Amino acid sequence: MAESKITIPKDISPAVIKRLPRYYRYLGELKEHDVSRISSKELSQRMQVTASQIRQDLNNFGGFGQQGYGYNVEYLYTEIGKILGLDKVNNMIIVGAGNLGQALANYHFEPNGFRVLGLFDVNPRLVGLTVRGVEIYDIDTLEEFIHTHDIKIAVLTLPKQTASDMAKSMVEWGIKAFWNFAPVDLKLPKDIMVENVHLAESLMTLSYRIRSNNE
Amino acid sequence: MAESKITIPKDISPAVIKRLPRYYRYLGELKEHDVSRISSKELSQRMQVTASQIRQDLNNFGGFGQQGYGYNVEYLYTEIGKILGLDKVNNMIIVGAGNLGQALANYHFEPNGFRVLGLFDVNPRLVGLTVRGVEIYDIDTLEEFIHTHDIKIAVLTLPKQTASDMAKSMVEWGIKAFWNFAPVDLKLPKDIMVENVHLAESLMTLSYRIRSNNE
DNA sequence: TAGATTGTTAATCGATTAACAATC
DNA sequence: TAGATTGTTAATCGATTAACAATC
Repeated sequence: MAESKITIPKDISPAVIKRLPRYYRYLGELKEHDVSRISSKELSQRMQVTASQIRQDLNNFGGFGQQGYGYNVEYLYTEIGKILGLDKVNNMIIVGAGNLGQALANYHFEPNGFRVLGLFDVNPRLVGLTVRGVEIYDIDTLEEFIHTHDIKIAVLTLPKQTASDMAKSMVEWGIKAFWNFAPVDLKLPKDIMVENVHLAESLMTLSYRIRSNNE
Repeated sequence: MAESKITIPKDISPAVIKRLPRYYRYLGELKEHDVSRISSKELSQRMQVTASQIRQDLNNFGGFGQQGYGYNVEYLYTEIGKILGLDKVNNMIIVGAGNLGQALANYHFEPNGFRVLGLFDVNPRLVGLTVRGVEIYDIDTLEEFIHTHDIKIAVLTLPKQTASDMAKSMVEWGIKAFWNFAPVDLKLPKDIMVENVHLAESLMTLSYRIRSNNE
């Protein structure tokens, strides 16, 4: 069984990265059901992917398995957690305290390695309220908050009209990564990371499939 | 310029389908800025994709352009809207009226061809409340509601413990498509459509990139 | 007509799957 | 040791990009 120090290779394909959280989820479930070992073949059947793909994916990061045995569930779960960076806590803020921003504030993100330190909004009626113990602040205090708390990650739940400009400012104030829910493609320096959640587009692909199924 | 009757080919790759809503969004913005024509080359620069990909993608559905001219923005926008099925309104329900369910009920989905007819929850404190004019009903009335309103599409915003079983029942009651926000892979008959929005997994891929960037 | 740009075929690239030697 | 299953190389498949003849 390999050493537990993780070094993340620089050239992993996006397709592989997107699959890691799903492996992590299945391994977590196996762990909860007290399954201690699993072969790529059995996992492949549960996850409806090929065993080959599982082995290829995991071997991007190291040999976590053992010939003739398979994978130790607990160990593999922990290692993938490290690869995903879930072992360290990242502080983040939510910018835009509308329905979606508040719903996200209610999410339980600590197991994913994230902690929400504050919500921000322009609406004076929202300022001062508390969501799951997290306060909603005036957006005018955002720059200072980012500096004093050294925030690097922001959830962007602003309307599309304001999202782009605010994101640009936030980059100047030190934000390095956005979880973006606004239906725009943020144009930011290449070293800034953006993960988009475009809900309307997701729903449209469902619409497409419903439509094409009924032809 | 081709006929406006759309027939949707059966074998479009998922990669193409996922890009269609983004084309639709960009064309909508061009339309708002009163741009009446655009070439694949100029659109490719705005969208940061290759012109070749745009032409390949669109030609899966028909020849929407004109040599030497490019594409008519208004026309292409309308046609992609039809391909995506946005020209017809689909009734849907939201099952699970927690924070996320309510946030989604507040969304303005009509332009995407969807109308929310009701929310459903087990929590008696929520039942009877109204979100954006849509009532929250007791989940015990779900089966009858699906039948009387002939609902085919459901947004699933239940906790992961109850989501799978409820989805199975809903299929028996006539639901054909799920927009699933629960962190589970629904195991349903192959003719049932599922579009997953796995928020935690999305955030984990951002975490991965933050982590691997700081090595 | 000449210039521009599509639609489409061919070439390349990347990702998935199959196969099997290595090894626990 | 024999059996099982990994790690990894090779083969296949699919998706993207390039190129260009067709044509508005």
